[in-house]
This record gives sequence, structure tokens and C-alpha cells, in this order.
Amino acid sequence: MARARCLMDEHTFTHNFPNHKRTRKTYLCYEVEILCGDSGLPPDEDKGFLCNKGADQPGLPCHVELYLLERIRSWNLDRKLHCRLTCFISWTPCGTCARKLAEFLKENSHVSLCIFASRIYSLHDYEAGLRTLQEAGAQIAIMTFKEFKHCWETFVDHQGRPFQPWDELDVNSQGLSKELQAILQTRQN
DNA sequence: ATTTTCAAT
Repeated sequence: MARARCLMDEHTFTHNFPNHKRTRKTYLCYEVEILCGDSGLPPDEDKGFLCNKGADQPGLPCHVELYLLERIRSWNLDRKLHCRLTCFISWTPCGTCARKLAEFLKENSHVSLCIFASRIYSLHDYEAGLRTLQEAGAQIAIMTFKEFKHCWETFVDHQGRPFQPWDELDVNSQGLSKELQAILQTRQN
């Protein structure tokens, strides 16, 4: 029996995804696409969203990217089929998570990863991490109006309401995009 | 309890 896919609460989206905010939570929406084949995934499990576990919650904290890897592995996808994974994430991966994603991509050549991020998480070794992830084949870009609208329409329980952009959406997106390009174009030493 | 980046102070 098909069960309804869990949608993100409207306020979760409007509090966490806008690119003029800085939040202590990180949300990640994903879509899986199997090229030339059936994923074998149950209906409605090819799209979903995840959130990190913060230091304010019981147990060990965990960045959302690690939950994503856990989930991908749980699908046991056919390695003979090419899987395209698209993620929309409120912060770019930290250096450690970026390296773990890169390692996963190297070990799983049947999976390609495309990341759209709202904001750039810029602490510690984030720049080298993002470059490592790109070198492992991931595409990394900043979310634009198109991606925010797509997320709203695809993952949010919007009750029929249309996506409402905020004032600084385009300006921030363009600025962050330039910043990301500069990071990714820098040569590693 | 406060702060303004997946907490840290």
C-alpha cells in the first residue's frame, strides 16, 4: 500500500531556507532519479527531507549529510543503474561532511550528486572541503528563485499557497553564487 | 542565558 510522502511544514521551510537568515538547523531535501530503469524504491520514497540532530537534542549530534548517506545506503540501489541524486540544503556541507560525501561518490560511481545550497557554511576548512567534493564529481551551486520555488512546490505542505520570495532573494543568491564560484575555482595547493 | 554559520560561550 502506498503511503503519503511526508511534507515539510510551511514554517520549517520559511524559517530555514531563506538566504538572508542564519539558522542553527540544517535541512536537506532530496530527489532520486534512476536513469534508464526502475529504482526499486517504494512509491514516494524517491523524495524526502532530513534535518540534522543538534547539540540541543539527546544523543550525539549528527550533521544532516550523514543521515543522507545512511538513507542512500539503506535503499541498496542496483549498482548497475545510474542514480542521480539532487539535494537542496539550507547550508553547504562543512569540510568534514564534504569529504565524506566525496568519499561516498568515489566508492559509488553509479551515484551522481547535484547540490543546491541556500547559504554557504563558512567555518573551518569549508573551502577545501567544497573543492574536494567538487573534484569527486559533485555539482555544487547556490539555490536561485527557481530552486526555492521548486522546493516549495515539491517538499512543502503549502496548502495550495504559491511560493512567496523574499526581498533579498535574488541579490543574496547572486552574491553567494559569486562567492562559491571563487571558492571552487581556487586551485588547491 | 545569550548569541547570530549543522553551537559555543
